[in-house]
Amino acid sequence: MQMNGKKSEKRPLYERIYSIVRQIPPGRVASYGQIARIVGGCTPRMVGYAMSALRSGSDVPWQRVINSQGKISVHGDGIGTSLQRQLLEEEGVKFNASGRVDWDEVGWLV
DNA sequence: CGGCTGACTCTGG
DNA sequence: TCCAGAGCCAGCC
Repeated sequence: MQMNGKKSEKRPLYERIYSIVRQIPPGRVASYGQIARIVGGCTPRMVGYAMSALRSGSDVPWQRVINSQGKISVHGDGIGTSLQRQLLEEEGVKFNASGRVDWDEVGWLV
């Protein structure tokens, strides 16, 4: 496979971010900063903006992407937030009383 | 081509 | 531990 090149940079930054999120295994979560670091050359905000452009119906598990605090950010009316938390719990992700998750349990690449 | 929007992170108090 | 302000860039109309 001629995939180990850097042709990824040929794709839009957004699509590149989606590729990273798709690599997140079930029961695991990653932070925006982590994704941005992996993509390289992009800021955590770019990741968040890319997620907002996704919405539901995408092949990207945006639900596994949370902020560095281990919490879920509030989007739009907050409906997506509740959905995200529910989806993560369905995968086995546990939330703290403060609504945070333990990176030691569900941290991706940890 | 110009302007607007947006799901973050960091630091200080 | 919680709150507030500032910095940042790409995509879309």
